[in-house]
Amino acid sequence: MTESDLPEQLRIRREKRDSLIARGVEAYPVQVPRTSTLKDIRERFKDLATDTPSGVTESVAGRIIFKRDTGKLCFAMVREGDGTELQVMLSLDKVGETQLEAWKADVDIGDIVSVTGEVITSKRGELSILANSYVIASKSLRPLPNEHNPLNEETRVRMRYVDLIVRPEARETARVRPQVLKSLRSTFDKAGFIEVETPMLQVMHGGAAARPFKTFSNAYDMDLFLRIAPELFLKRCVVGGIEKVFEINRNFRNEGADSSHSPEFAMLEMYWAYADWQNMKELTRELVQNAAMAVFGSHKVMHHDGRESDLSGSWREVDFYGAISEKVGTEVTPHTKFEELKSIAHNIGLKVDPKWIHGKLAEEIFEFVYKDQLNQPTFVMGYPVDTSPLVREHRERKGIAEKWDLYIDGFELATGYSELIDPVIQRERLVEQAKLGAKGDLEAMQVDEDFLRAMEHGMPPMGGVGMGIDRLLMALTGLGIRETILFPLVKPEEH
RNA sequence: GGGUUGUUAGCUCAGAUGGUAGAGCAGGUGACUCUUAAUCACCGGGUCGGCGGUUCGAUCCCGUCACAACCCA
Repeated sequence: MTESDLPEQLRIRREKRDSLIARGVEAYPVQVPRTSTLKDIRERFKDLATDTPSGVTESVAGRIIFKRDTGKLCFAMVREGDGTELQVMLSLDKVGETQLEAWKADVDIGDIVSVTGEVITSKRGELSILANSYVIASKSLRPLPNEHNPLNEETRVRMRYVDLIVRPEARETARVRPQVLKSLRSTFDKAGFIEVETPMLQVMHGGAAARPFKTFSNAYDMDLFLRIAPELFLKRCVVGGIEKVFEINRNFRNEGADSSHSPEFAMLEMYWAYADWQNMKELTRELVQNAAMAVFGSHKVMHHDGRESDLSGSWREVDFYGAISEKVGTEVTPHTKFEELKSIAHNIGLKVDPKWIHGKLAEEIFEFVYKDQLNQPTFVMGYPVDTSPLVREHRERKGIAEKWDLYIDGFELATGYSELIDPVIQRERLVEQAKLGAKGDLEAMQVDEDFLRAMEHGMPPMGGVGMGIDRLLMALTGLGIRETILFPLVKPEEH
């Protein structure tokens, strides 16, 4: 695109840049004066009375988000990255006619500037820098969107850099995420857990029921998978004696994307030798509550829409088969005949996929009848064993796994287990998975011989948990998944 | 994968039995030494998502493609 083809506002800004450079004024200097942050000045001078000079001179830098040029006294609002704003004023008698006219002609909303002058308050009481001089720190060639109409959701996602400039919630969310991660790591550290990093590129895919992304290694001349879960490697760590281990990292699942699913997502997994599903339940609650406390100073978190979510205290527990039985009005167990289960599904209006096995059907019935009751934090206890190939069977209840799912706000936040540690049963389960895979189940796991070899060396009894980090952010903030991820995957725009 | 809806100025959005499109903010010129969605005057800015078709004429009707949102599987 040639310069003359550009939209008017883009062309004019390019011309301003050219003009600056032609006059020997740097539009993109290597450094500009900055002696104080805006935030620091706001704190230091918060008590300065209206229409008062402070006698203190500082240099500040920020992006212009508001500009008002009048005849001999110009105003602008500058904003720094955390959203702190401060007014700058340029008066004819301080900067002189040449600088004032240059300010009016060269500087636009969106430009980053450095302003040096005395900290004062205006006649209207606005804390300000009364400029002695200014320099452009970076000339912006594109106008900012107007501040008074929110960007549409797609533009926010595609141009997150603009979203971060103009929308307070975007800035907050970007800063809440690291606070949460820091809190999780701190809770783990206090409990004696060790953080590890395990392979993202895997020869076998396993550890979860999901379709993987496939890729290819030139050096090894072989297919590789982007991991769908770190589970099998973290369990190898426990075999090796890292008794309390966790990993926070990205998983990749080649599946549909919607408001609560992203093809790449951050996952926390933790394994704890000699613990069981009940211990993992308590640890999980502690992790979530500590994160809420770290971010909001309370176990009751306030969402942007004003809704309060109460994560305090101990959380409700619901028995999986008990909940189904109560809702459908007849006792349902892992031993309920498959045909009877199907007719229950039919009666409640659930369409049954012929590929579903007994446990899968029970899970679908559960979601169908109980999902709207899972807004308050709830552990759903005792899932079917036949859908959980890496989990051990309940110590007393046959057909049920020592597995819970944690629901908050109606979505699944985490899942925890007493892990299967018998290598012979594990091999049977993986062989069964591989058969499903051979029959065309794209989500089935493969038989990971090295993982089985690790188990055959003796894996201690242990509990494990997987928790979606993006979903934890959702639970804490009430936002959709695409808001909690800075740069969610989007298809490229056409040009 | 199927269905529905959407795509118009830099941004947010209107709009028209089919007859070359408007607003607010933003932008340009001028006025203003206390503005803070300032005010006043004047002015510019659009391949109405892409490509085909119907038509004297399409941004509007039809088809198709791209992207997006919602619903269903």
